[in-house]
Amino acid sequence: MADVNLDEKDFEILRWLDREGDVDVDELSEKLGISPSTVYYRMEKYREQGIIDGKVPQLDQKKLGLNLTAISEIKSEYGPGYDEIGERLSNLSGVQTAYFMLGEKSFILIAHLRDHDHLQKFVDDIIHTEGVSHSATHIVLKTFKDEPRLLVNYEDEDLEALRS
Amino acid sequence: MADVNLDEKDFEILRWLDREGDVDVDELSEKLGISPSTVYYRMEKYREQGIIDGKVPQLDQKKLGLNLTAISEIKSEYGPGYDEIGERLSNLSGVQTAYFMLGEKSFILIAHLRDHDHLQKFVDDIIHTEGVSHSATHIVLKTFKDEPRLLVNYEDEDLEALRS
DNA sequence: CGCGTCTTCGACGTGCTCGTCGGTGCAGGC
DNA sequence: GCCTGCACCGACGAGCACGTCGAAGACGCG
Repeated sequence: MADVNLDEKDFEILRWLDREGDVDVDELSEKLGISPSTVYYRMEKYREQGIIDGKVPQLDQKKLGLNLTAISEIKSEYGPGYDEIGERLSNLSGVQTAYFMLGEKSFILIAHLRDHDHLQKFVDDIIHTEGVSHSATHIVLKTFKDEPRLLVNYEDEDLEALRS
Repeated sequence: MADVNLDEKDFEILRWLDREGDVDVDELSEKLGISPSTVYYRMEKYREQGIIDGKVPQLDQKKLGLNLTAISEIKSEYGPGYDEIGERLSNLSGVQTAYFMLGEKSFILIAHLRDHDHLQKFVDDIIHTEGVSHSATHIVLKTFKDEPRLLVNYEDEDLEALRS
């Protein structure tokens, strides 16, 4: 459940996979100087342990017409039932990410939308969600970075610290 | 550059790919009742047009030891040079997403971190970034949703509206 | 030392996927 | 009416990536 023991070799493999999702076992084996069957053996474990859960094709938001990114900060009525509200918000059409923030009793949503009409519908959806008492939605003017790959974002130093 | 003309069939293919990244051409062909070569033909176009840009293996943050998610709101000094500051912030170790917000002259960063030590280093990095005048970093208490796949987040109605 | 488990290795075959190709039909332009 | 381009189809073959297996090395533990 928590974390798993991963040595240097594991991280080498995972970094390659992360960076270039399309590498196959033989290629990896060659790059790292490890036998293909060993690479296979390790990758099998990652899957079993749930460290890797399938592959996701990267779709281009803008080319699909989702030109607008919105961030909403949402406050809910005081009391229990956060989980339910969180679930409801998560299920709103267009929501990609839903966080519950420490200390502020508020949710953060990230959504990708088509245009202003879509945005209006989205805000309506939020307002009409049961338990929501206040919301503020902000528009992203420029996306400097939106990196679906995980490990490429870290300096070597930080990655080394992840080994156990 | 902008969006592309995608018909219903295109969206069927893309939704399948998005939902189950591991389907192959033959499988898709069978599910949709289209010839394999046609599926291939269309998918080739998606790649050419950049609608699909490779596949990314899904790594589990928590199992890798990245248990902490932080959201930072950052204000910069008044004046030009936003692009540079945005770039600098994007390159900080651990940052996965960096947005520049409309109207508020501020940046939003999303980062995945190991622990409080790592968080401290992260905040330090932000503070020491040239051009940053103010920052507030919030901790995510619970992640309700963090869906790397794009299209699964939308109701049918909204997807239909994307067709042109 | 001796046992068991984990890890690595190289070899192997085979099933399957990819990508190509030739041909067809449709639509639009001139 | 013809030509061109686009979308689609079905068949085909070559390559190869996957996954298995048996054996051997490394390691920990009693």
